[in-house]
Order: sequence, then structure tokens, then C-alpha cells
Amino acid sequence: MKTQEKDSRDIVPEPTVKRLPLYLHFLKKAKENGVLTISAPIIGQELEQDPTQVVKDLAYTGVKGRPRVGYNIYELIKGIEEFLGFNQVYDAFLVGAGNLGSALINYPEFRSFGFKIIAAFDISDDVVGTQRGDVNVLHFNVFKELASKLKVRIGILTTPAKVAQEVAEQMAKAGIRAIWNFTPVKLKLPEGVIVQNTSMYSNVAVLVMKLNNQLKKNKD
Amino acid sequence: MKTQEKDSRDIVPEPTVKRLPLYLHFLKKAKENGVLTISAPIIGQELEQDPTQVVKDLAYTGVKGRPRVGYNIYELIKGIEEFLGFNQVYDAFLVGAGNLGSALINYPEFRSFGFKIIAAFDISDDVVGTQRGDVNVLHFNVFKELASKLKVRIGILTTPAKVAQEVAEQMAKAGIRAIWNFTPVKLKLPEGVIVQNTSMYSNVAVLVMKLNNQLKKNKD
DNA sequence: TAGATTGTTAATCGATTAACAATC
DNA sequence: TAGATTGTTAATCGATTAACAATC
Repeated sequence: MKTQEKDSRDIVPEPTVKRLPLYLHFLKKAKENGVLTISAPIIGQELEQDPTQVVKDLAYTGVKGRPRVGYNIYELIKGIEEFLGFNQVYDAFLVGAGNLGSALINYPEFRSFGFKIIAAFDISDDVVGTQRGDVNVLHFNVFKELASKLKVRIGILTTPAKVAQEVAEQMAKAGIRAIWNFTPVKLKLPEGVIVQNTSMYSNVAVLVMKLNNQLKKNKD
Repeated sequence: MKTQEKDSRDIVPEPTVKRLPLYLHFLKKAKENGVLTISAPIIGQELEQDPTQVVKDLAYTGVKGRPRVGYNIYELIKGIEEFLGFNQVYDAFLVGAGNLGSALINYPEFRSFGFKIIAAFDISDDVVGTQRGDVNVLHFNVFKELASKLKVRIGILTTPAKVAQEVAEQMAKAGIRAIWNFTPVKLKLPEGVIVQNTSMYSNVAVLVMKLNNQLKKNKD
């Protein structure tokens, strides 16, 4: 089973998918500054990426550039957005309305990155009934009902680690298909539920290790 | 210049450095449950990693295991912590005491991951003078003085994107050697300043793309 | 035209996975 | 002893980088 089908749709390397939003952010800024065309070497210089890499990444989107000139910045922005699916916006539910949850709710830029948090959930009486920006914090016991009624497919998990697995299971049962997991817990869920982990720990480790190496290096 | 020296100290692959904290988190939980020895296949099964990969990663730490038995869990935890430099704790300053900043301050686990946030900075009168947990929010204009007095080497950047570059430059001038950057801005800093980016956008892109692919797949 | 950049194919590099001997 | 797991070397895989023809 699971015939490991090399689907023409998922041959895009994950590193490419991760770099495209960085290009997008830069391109939007450049557009605001009145730039009309832009070349891969310029993007690469700005974002410290190999120019060939940039060309290859952009090629995946299907946008065509012109030799010696570069890419039309409007086409390129539109092309990347469409390629990444950012033109259509998913509704998302967030569970765990603590500081991190509130921070994510207040990231208005997410709306231009493919989804929008339309409600938050928690179980603490202190926060249920309050608002974060224009998002209401509801009790988690209405999550399932609302999720299926509104056909919400994306869930954001910013609860304490201890309840993460339990909450994630509830999410899956309520029809959530993709979970953005900010807890350090490795979630065990039915096949087909997509989990994207954003654990702070891995990043910390890289930072601390690099710093240690550099300080050691300077000593000798 | 920059003789690309293959230093024996930084031949550790970055993927390995990123996986080790995940093992560490799992091992600590297992220890709490009374586990005394643990094997690579078990760790791998739990965290969905290839067992050979786990063995290789653990080998970097220098901890020895015993065939048929596995690793002593105390030695392993201690070994990973020492290898990653988590046994000594750096002081860190955080700039931008908004929701995200507050969330990070309230992550007490960071203390066991190599650093500790000892003060927060902002420029808004609304937050300067307040507290986040037991961390005071000070005005950014005393950052430099305090950073050099206390020899703080790690800075966490959770400001709005617009001021990120400027704040980062100030950090570098104040002697900060490593910046954990949560803004989507590509920071341009003097050579030698380590930057670790944790941009939300890349993760969003991967999640949205996977979800799109799956929904498409189910349609046909 | 001259030359910079795109677009694509080939070479390199590094990480993952497989194979297997050593060993408890 | 038998067999599972470590530890290490070799094979594979995939991404990055280099090379180069096409082209504006």
C-alpha cells in the first residue's frame, strides 16, 4: 500500500517551498519601492542565495524571465503566490490562547500567506469570552461543532505540551486536516492528517552550538 | 580570506544538531517514566526517524551504547546536553516585548536549552516598566549599557519588521554575538555576528502546499 | 553587436539509507 | 549460544553548484 507515487505535483523540493516565501517577502518590499523588473542575481545577493538556485526555484512557479532583463515583478509575485496557493485563503482555528497564540493571531500578514485565523479556543475561564484583536476566544468544547459547521481544515496548536496530543486528536476528529504544531510533542495522528512542527528547540540548539563554536574558535 | 577551514568542531551536520534536541525532549520524558536504558530503534520508532540515523546522531555526542541493550538513559541525556552546550547557560536579552516576546519569556524550558532571558526591552511607554513573569521590561536606550556591563552575548529579536534591521545593528554594536531573529527581515550585520532565523512564513508555506496537494489528490 | 541573464543539463557535494561485522 | 543492537563503512539519493547554450 501507499504506492509511493511520484506525483507530478509533489516533486517540488521542500527547500524550494521554504525559500519561495522569503523571495516573496523581499519582492513585495521591492515592489513598494517602485521596482518593475528584477533578476535572480539581485534577489540572490539580497537574500544570500546562489543565483542559480534562485533561477531554479523560480522556474518551478512557471513564471518566465527574460535574459539580460530578469522577471516582471508583478508577474513574479503573482506567480509565486499562485504556486504556493496563497491566493486562496483557508480558515483556521487556533487552540491555546496564551501569549504565543495571541502573537500568532496578531500576525496580520498570515492573511497574505494562505490562511486566516477566524477563532481561538481555550479552556481557561480567564480567557474564554475575551478577544484577541478581532478574534474571539471560545471554549474548546464547541470546537468540533464549529469546525464541522464551518468546514475548517487548518488547526494551530499552541497549548501546553501536556495536553497537545489529546487536543490534536480532538482536532482530527473534528475534521481538521492540517495541524501547525508549536508544542515540542511528536503528535501521533491518523494517517492523512498533515502535521507541520515548529519547535523552538531545534533552532535554539543550532544557535547555541554556533555560538559555542565561535567563542571556542576565538579563544585559540 | 576566510580559509573555509574544515574545523574538527563544526563537522557536525546541521540536521543532526536539529534532531538532538528532539531526542533530548523524548528521553527526558522517558526518564520521568522510569526508563533506565533505551535503544536507537525505540527512539526512532517514537520520533519517526530511521534507527540508523539515530545511532549516527547519538555517536556524535560520544556516548557509548551496548549492543542488544541500548544506551543508559542518564548518560545519554547528559551526553546530549553537554554536546549541545546546554549544561552552561547564556544570559539573553530580548527586544520587542509584544505577544511573541512575552510568549518566549514565558517558555521556562529554555533554561534547560542553554540560555535564559534575563531582561526585555521595548520603546513603548505602555510596556516599559512592566513585568513579564519575573522579567522586567526596560527602555531600549539602556540596552547597550546593560549588555556590555553584563556581557550579554545572545539577543532575541521580536520587534516589528520595520525596525528589525536598526535594532539588530544596535545589538551588534552593544556586543551581542548571536541574534535569534523572529522577524521576516534578512538582517545585514558585520561578519561574525551569528543570526538564526525563525521565520513563520516558510513553515506556513510548507503546510499550505501540503494541504493543497492532499485536497487535490483526494479530488481525483 | 556585446554581454548579462535565463533555462537546462551535468558534476559535485552532503545527508540519508543500506549493509555488515563486532559485541553484548 | 542466538539474536538484537551498536558502530562503521559503502551505496544511494537528493539538493546544490557549476557549466554552458540560448536569447534578449
